[in-house]
Amino acid sequence: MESISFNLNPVPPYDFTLSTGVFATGDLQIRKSENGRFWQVILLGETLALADVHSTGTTNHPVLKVRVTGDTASESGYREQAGEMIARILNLNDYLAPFYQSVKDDPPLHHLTQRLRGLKAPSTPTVFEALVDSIIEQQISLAVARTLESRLTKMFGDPLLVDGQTYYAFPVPERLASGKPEQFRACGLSAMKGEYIRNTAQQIHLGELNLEGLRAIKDSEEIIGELQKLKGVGRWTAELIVLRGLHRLDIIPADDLGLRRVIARRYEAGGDISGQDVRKIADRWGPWKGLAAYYLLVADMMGK
DNA sequence: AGCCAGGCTCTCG
DNA sequence: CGAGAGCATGGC
Repeated sequence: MESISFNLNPVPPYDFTLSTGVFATGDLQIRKSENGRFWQVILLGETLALADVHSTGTTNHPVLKVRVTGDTASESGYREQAGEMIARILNLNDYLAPFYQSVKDDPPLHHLTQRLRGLKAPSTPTVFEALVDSIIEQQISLAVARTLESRLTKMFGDPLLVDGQTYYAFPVPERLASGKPEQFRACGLSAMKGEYIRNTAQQIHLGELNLEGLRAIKDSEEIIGELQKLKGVGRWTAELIVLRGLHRLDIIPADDLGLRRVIARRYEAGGDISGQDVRKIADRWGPWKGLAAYYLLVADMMGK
């Protein structure tokens, strides 16, 4: 096993600890943010590698030190490929300034952009991963969903051994395509969710479905329409896939229970609001709806 | 002990 | 068609 090290320079402002700490909270064999370090398994070409990242800079002058460990790490072009993958997962090249500027006259969000300055939303490496995660997260609490996702990854994902520690990559479609119903059930998924996932994985494996190809479609709404044709994918799920898998920040999952709660609290002085109400309020955030939603949800998660 | 949790499909009437 | 039942597990 070989290692290479290099630096990445995110577009400022970027708060590494805040940004990774928000989402990398689960199983330490899969993905973790801990003591200023973030790591996860990445797939580069055909081989797995462990990316280990920490910050040596500041929010205004961010510098990341990256160490990548994998079988072919010394090959030419590897470093660039790894750097691009990490930049894409953490969305290091996002410009936050235009978003901050555009919500200056919206008191709740303006306040949050100051408190959470440098927060960038993460992406999944593949659209497929966003799809699987989003299906799992339907209806059940996030705490339960995390557990089920981690079980699924350990059951179907390829292991990677680094420094005596085993890590797991997110399962490729081919492995999930051949999953048996009882294996999905053993992860705690409902029979139906297991079948949605297996069915989609199989379509991808057989070349009947090309989720990565959706990146070429400009209009986010059109992509949502395409995704909703899949069994098990409704409006909410399609919106989450587009946000997390394709990083389309102009989309807001308006029917999301958590989002309705936060927006009710911060914009309507509490009470119950509908997805319709959320869409009406979110209109003012224009192309930044998705990022606005992310800031609201993160603020809520962090308890203030 | 229930009841609910960032939905969706299937089944009835 | 629209409404309603059923699903899964973990936390409260």
